[in-house]
Amino acid sequence: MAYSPPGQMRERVYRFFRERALDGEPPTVREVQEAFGFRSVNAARRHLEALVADGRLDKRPGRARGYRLTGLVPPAQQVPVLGRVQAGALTTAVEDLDGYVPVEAGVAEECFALRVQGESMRDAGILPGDLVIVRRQDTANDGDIVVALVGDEATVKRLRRRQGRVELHPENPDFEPIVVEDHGEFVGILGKVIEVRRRLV
Amino acid sequence: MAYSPPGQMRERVYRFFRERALDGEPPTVREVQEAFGFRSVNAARRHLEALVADGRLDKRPGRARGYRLTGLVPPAQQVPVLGRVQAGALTTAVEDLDGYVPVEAGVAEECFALRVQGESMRDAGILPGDLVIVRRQDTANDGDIVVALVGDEATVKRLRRRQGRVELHPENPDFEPIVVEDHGEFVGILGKVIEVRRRLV
DNA sequence: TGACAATGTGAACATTTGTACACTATACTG
DNA sequence: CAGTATAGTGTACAAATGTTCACATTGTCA
Repeated sequence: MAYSPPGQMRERVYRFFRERALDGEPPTVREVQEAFGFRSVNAARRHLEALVADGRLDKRPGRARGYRLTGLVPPAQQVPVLGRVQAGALTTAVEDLDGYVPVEAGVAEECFALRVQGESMRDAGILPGDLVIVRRQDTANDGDIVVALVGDEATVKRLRRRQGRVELHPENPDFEPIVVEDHGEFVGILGKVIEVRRRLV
Repeated sequence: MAYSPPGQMRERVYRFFRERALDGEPPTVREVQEAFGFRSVNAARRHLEALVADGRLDKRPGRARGYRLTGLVPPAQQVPVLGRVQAGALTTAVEDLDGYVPVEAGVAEECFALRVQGESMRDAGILPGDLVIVRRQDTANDGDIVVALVGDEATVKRLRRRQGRVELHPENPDFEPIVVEDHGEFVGILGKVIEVRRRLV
């Protein structure tokens, strides 16, 4: 095999190893060898050992498939994406399941995801079509971005507490704040938005 | 070892195996043997083979640590979060790893994540501190949002092709487009932004 | 109770996989 | 341009690990 500039092949080996390890199957020395076409096992092994010495890989000496990624790869959990959210969604069963999205475990407890409709939160960088990850809770602090049920419709707004009143503020001058007292309709907080995601195809 | 009622020990073996596998390290036949105090490797092996026959485990015959969980075709894959991105990031440079984030399986091939700095893409809803998921590729189409290396710095911009020229457009009137010819510096495309994420604590 | 299948023991064997050592080739630096 | 650290080759060995075969033990059920 052609000789590579120092460090360059090491990087490629590391990325190959990481790809495979994140797929759940850390490669063996010989699998690395074959992947890069080394004629000697030792070429692959040298790179792996160097990566261990650099602290970029871990290993259990002697064990088969003993090389590992360093650090913790946080386990992921799936969170349901709800199509529509209707009154009573706090307690009743999931209405309209629209798939799942992965979230880091730990924050996934009591969460659901929701697709954003409308431009009312545009200036907060929340656009139509975005997916918001929501932690279920029925109260929220001033300044939190929440999903609230206004009448029959779930809406994403920033919650403001003003002199004891609760207001739902859009982040777009074209829209008006919703003040709870002004409103005959039921207003309930479904949860707090903890993450915003946008797919760009 | 005491003889167990049929199927009972099998269940315990499965749970043990699953625990270890979810930890990222599926046990070997002998590790199962030791965990349960079998005096023979074969006792452990029988259970594992039976679990495979039941479709509860998978295996690659002959390979070390070849038994795997089935069904758990993980719907999520982990993608590395890179701290700084340097010149040569596509192949040469040593990455500055900053953890992992879960991404829907299927899109995770050849991807990495990057934290956004600066306000230049504000009007596209990409804010400082956001995490962009990037698919590595060295070309992109007109209109794609890309991560490009301008001089020594990685930057997120919208790519425009104008009369054969490549331009990098911000989405914020306070910033100026970068036209490649105007620039003595090296401009290279690292990849295309396929997702934007923002954590709201 | 007796047959039979499932469970467990024991001892090998074959393959996979990590490890070691001696040597050659190339890239980088002063 | 010389020297040295890094990269790669070739070969062999040892430990880890999966596999196989023969036999003993026990639970289950007709």
